[in-house]
Amino acid sequence: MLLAQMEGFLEVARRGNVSRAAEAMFVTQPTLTARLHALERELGEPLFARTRRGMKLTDAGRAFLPFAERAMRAVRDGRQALADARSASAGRLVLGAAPAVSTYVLPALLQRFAGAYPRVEVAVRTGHSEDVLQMLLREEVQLAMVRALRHPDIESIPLYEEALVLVVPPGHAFADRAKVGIADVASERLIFFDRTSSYYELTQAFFLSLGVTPREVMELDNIESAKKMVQRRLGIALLPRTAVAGELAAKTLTQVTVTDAPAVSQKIVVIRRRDQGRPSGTVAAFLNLLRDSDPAAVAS
Amino acid sequence: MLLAQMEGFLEVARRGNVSRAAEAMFVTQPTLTARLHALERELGEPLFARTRRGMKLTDAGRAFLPFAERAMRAVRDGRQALADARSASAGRLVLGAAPAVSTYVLPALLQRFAGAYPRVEVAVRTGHSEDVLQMLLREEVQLAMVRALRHPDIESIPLYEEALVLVVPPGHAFADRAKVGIADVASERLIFFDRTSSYYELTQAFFLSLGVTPREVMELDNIESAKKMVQRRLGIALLPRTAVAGELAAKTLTQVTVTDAPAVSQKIVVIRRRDQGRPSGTVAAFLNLLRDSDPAAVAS
DNA sequence: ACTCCACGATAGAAATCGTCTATAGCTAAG
DNA sequence: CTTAGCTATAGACGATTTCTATCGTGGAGT
Repeated sequence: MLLAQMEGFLEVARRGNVSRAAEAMFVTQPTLTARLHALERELGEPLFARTRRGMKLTDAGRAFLPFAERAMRAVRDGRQALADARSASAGRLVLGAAPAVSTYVLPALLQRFAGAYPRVEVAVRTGHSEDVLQMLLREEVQLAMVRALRHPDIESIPLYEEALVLVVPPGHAFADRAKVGIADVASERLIFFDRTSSYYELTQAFFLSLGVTPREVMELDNIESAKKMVQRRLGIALLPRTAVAGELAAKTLTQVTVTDAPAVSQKIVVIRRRDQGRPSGTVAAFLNLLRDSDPAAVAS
Repeated sequence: MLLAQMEGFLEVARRGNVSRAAEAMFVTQPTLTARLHALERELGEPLFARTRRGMKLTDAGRAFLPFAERAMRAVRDGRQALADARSASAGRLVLGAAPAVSTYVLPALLQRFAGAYPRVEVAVRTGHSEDVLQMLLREEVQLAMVRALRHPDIESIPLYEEALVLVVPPGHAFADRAKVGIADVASERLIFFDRTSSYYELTQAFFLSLGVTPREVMELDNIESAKKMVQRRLGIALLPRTAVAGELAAKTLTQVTVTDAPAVSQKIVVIRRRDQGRPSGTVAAFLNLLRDSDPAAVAS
């Protein structure tokens, strides 16, 4: 059964005239007549009574009419939904993000995204990178922004490199020193955040690789608390640059460069299931926005 | 766009596997693949991501899915509605009827009809034959049972001949007489009903044709009242046989035959618009019921 | 009463489209 | 390194659709 048959049925029902309806549908009258006949044959029931002055619905036709209308409307709405999805002018976007991304990078990105695509619903699920990966594999999220990791079923697009920077409170002895060595750092009290996070291991590994054992350690489970601790002069910390951008600008924290240690950083990527085909709709829109932005720069 | 394409889309979406879906739909796999491609081309968007282990919906496919389902459901329901209409197992039937038919003949018919087609809604609109004809022409009713009349746009099927019979109260002088002549009748007080009805003119014409002027006349606007009047011995009346069948059987009224006057009767027909095609569904069902019944006999 | 007009139905030819069988191409698993 | 399981593709055949041209039929207008 062709949709064109239903469309013809509706058009003829509306106008009560095959020739006129055919013209409106840009086909010839015999074509439309054939469509109606085919539809009637398939349904096994005359839909129209042929009169001298045109076509009148039979009872059967009247009974069928609302369903034909509903079907056509469904198809039309479906096309519209696809068009909306294509232009990302509507739809839904479910993102996963690692905590630091979720807190310090996503807000600005989402603000821009929401401005560009106001009718898209956005949901964010935050978790450690590995957990977010699992969400992605279970298709609970469509896209995720996490630290670089590999898995056969996902593909990654590099987003930015997130440096871990050493921050001290303003007025701290390090703040004025031209050079701070790793040995100096080791004598300070260090504040870490989130033992379960990859940041923790990364940071520990950094010190161990330099043969340094952090003197005294305080652990928090989130970055915000860690920043507060530093500001209250309870220690110094190695924190993601995006997480302290605001404080550095406001000079409520001061960045110190360690001269005799390599820079520590982590690659942040956006990941996606490999089996989803080319990105489309809201996903494509968000990826475009990422491509056009410098995510590290938008952190606030 | 073919409905088969939508159906294929849904089936493949459900099973995630073209070959399996094709088998379930009794077509070959390349056929189904072609349908999907055609649908995707028409919608301008891939609906599926092709993976090693089958087909997975893309976001676009997911967006389109509910609409495809809705469309298919509409078509399926439409077919069902037609099947119901064909078997008259559901639907609506709007009848017009002249008052005497509506009151004395229809109830028994509708009882039988409702028994046979319990899911059909029935509506009756009562009026004088001419008014009911207008309703039919305006398509406010699908079928009407009225006295025979002609109009170019309608066709009639004879139903029964309704005799007007002379009724007197039990114990009336006429009741025992073997022969009652028209002259005897003229000396009685006569009761008529409904001056605006055709019965009235018919009855008047009957007497006038015999050169008799009814002696004294009482007019009611409905048959029930006229019967009551006769029973209260206020006069005698010429009433439709179907309207007095019950009273005659219960012997609360007595029929008298006038020997020297022709029988007066009216043809009752069922009428239908000529431009509605062959009767179908509930209309056909009711016509069949009429054909299989003797409407005059069912009057109670 | 006659013609003309407007309507849907039909015929036949040409093109398009859908379906089939057979096979290719690819990946994952054994 | 083969095999199994998946979808995509090729090519042929046949059904279906569409077109142009024409018919048949009632109703409206003269």
